[in-house]
Amino acid sequence: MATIHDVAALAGVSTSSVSNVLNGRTEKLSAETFSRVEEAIRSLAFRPNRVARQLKTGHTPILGLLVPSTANPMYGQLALNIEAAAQTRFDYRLLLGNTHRDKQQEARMFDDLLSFGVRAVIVVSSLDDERHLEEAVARGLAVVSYDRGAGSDAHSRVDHVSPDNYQAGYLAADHLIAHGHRRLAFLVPGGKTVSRGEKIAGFRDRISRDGGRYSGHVVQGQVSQAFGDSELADLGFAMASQVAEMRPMPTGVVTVNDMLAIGLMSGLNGLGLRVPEDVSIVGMDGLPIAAFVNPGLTSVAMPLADMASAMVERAIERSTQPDLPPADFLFQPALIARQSVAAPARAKKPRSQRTAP
Amino acid sequence: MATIHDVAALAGVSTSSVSNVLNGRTEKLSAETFSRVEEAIRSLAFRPNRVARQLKTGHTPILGLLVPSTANPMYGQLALNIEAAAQTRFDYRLLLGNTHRDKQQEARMFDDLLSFGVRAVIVVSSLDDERHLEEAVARGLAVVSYDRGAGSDAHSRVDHVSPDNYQAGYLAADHLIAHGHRRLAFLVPGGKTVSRGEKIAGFRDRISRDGGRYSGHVVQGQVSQAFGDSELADLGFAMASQVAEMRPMPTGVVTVNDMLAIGLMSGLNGLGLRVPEDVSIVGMDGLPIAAFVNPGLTSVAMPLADMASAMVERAIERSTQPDLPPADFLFQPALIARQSVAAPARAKKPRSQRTAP
DNA sequence: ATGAAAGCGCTAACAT
DNA sequence: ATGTTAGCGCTTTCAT
Repeated sequence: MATIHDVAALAGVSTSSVSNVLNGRTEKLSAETFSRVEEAIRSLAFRPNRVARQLKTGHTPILGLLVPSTANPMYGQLALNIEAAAQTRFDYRLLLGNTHRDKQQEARMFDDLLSFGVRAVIVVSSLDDERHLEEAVARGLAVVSYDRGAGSDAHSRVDHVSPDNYQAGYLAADHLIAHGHRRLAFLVPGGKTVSRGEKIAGFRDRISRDGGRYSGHVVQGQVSQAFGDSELADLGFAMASQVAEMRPMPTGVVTVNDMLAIGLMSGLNGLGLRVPEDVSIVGMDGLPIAAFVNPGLTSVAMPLADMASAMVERAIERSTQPDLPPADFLFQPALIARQSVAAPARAKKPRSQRTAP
Repeated sequence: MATIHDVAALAGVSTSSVSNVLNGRTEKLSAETFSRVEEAIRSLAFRPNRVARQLKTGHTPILGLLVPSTANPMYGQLALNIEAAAQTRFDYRLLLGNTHRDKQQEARMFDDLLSFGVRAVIVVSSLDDERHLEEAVARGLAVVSYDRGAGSDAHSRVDHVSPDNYQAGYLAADHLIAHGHRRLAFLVPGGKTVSRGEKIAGFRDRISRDGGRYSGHVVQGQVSQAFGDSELADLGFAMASQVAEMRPMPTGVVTVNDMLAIGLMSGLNGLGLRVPEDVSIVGMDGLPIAAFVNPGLTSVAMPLADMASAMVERAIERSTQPDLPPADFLFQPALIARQSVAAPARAKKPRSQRTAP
């Protein structure tokens, strides 16, 4: 590997002139010298060593990304969008970590990022508290947190980019109600995250808007086996029986994300319940694959590309200006109607005919 | 950030002693000094700067990973498995790049990896030739190529880890034939990759084994729109009409991967063709989500975790021993039977009744 | 057993 | 306009 010295020697100049060429400081060199150095660089196929540069400057064009699991297509998609934004807009690369929402893993990753000199990181944390993120900020990381909405801790030094989860919950419930459903349910995995809480709040508010005419229970995954972000469909499948055993059974179910919905649909199917005839389903995420399951899954889509772009921009921006006041960016979701929602069977009959089927 | 000097000063020793402690060279220090240094490290919360270390040693615990697109759950899954293996077995981190199978992008990533001092990379290339990989090797990268099978260039310096794609194609055709299908088809996107070729070869060999009793056409995606690895389901959806228009129409279709199959199933559905009654489908990958589509997708599963482990091990091993003879590792796939395959409708009737429906 | 010192490849004052 | 030089934080001979 050629070094800056080799280039300098070949071009007959000093290393600082080479450095100036590398950094495009045309005003410091005569055009003649500049091009002579360029020529030397080319003929040696010289590529500056970023490690040496970083040791000197303290900067490295690398962005950390922590997601629960890239096996969840939502985060695979997110990683793709973030990488694209980082790469094309800032020439940054991505250091990826799967955390399984585990605080230890997150902390280890922060340690490593810091030791690699990485200064900016995007985190899909969603753990209940963000103290470990604040700690990372204190140690010098620019942290952008995804999917935790606004209104977190008052004096946080973490930036937040999130879909409007409250609105997502609201839209989902509204869509089912508009189709005539009255008994709804909201499905979530066992653990708690901020985004789930907000989705549920939106869901509940829509339910109670019209004077208690609707019901909306929150169903938490209660299965012996532990499911993580990589096995959400399995969890949804297992939770189908929880739904089927509810009395009265809901006719419309909202799930906190699409993979859960896809598993649920499959599980209901296995129990002899048809979607949407017996129960309508609304997922959340807007995964491309939701369009291709059978029936097509209605879903509240989040504007991933925009959010990814915002996160990358903010993370990098803050890493160079640590004193920026922290901000919250909220993005509006949009419901995509497909075939998994229809009017409930019962609604076809006049209300007086409320006899057992 | 504390440096090794701070630690040395606090412990009242030289920086070289601190370095020796950091690297666990117990034999070079008295136990007393050793623990005094440890104490100083702890009280300063000192973390060695890996950049400085790397500049000196030339090594960094980072592994590059190039995949076509993490939006394809297969590669999201692969990334997860690779990251887990790298992290738990070697304490390596992952630098991720999405290449969209674009040579330019791959080349740029190689450049960057090299400039970051990364010495090991796993590539899901599948472009027709591997010259650019050899070039990366020549420049100092340990390259492990995924999904290109054995028997590539004779004197390659790239390691290969791959599922046995020939066997996968064979198994898929065999499964359909065992269910009574005689007119098969194999669906692939437009471009050419090594793995596709091998899958097709296995498929064809099984087709022709019993003396030309079966037919098996290869159907290439021919749609105006360009689809990448992120939109395979869309492509499958669009290709449904290509299948539906074949005369005679195949009763059993194999797709080169699961996402294509999932899109195809949806597209056939939209055309009024039922799976598996009118056409049976076999995918390849063994994605978890294949179990949850409706009907459940029969798929030839690849042993991802094992392959991921092998790739990580080999890449890191070779990065420290560049003179290892290059090797090919082949992993056996296994067919997972689900509901997307059934006997063809026609097989239920005696053969003489071959009238138009 | 411990320390002094050179140097990895680059950048950025500071000189000239 | 160009060159000299002092580090960035660590590892590693080589002395002692």
